[in-house]
Amino acid sequence: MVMIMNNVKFDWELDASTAIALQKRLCSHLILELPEDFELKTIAGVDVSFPEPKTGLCVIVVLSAATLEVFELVHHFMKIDFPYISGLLSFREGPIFMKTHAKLKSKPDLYFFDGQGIAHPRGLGLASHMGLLLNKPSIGVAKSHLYGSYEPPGPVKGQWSPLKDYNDNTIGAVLRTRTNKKPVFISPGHLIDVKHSLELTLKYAIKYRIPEPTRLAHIWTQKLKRTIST
DNA sequence: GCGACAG
DNA sequence: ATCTTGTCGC
Repeated sequence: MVMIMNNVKFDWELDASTAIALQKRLCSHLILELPEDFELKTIAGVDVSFPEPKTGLCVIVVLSAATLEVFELVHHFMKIDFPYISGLLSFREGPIFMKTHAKLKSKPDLYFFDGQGIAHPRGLGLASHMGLLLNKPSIGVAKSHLYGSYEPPGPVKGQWSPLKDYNDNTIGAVLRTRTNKKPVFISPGHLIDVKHSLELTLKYAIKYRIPEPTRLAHIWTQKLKRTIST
């Protein structure tokens, strides 16, 4: 395990086919259930923006799970060469996330990512990949569909329908976080199951479509970006 | 060959 | 993700 983890961290310079091979190997290490000693005290929200085509800006916000008070907020700018390729998002946003994460003093109990978890062509979306590297529970909340079949959920907040792979296995859910608004596609990243991913996403999608942790990270990502360009 | 395709 | 103001609808 440790060997694999280390290799990954120093193997970001990959071409597409090598990256795909890596995803296929890593997905077998995912654990889809909460740790026995899981306690939710703080939650992290992650988001990445691009002030310039090859310059990324990552923000990680840590909130109190009980009060949503912001405990910590860190950001990091970095040159990014890996292009956006559907299915390989973690190779584009993963490096900057890990660099940003190194600036974090606290240790969040759960991470919310902007993208898929296991609802991915090779079962290893951004949330799953990062969860594995951190060895922490993570949830993927994507704004649009990438992989899996589903029926549209009801129009009321809280209604959802299962996201299934081609073998009819449930890999996530399409959840309505706001009545009459487009649903979000959630799936477990690592160290969590579909049911809890669903409950926690709904619990933290207080007033908006996107859950608070990720939403706040996104707001700051846009705000800090202006600080530079203007 | 055709359509789909996280951010 | 990003380029971009006002505007129609819940």
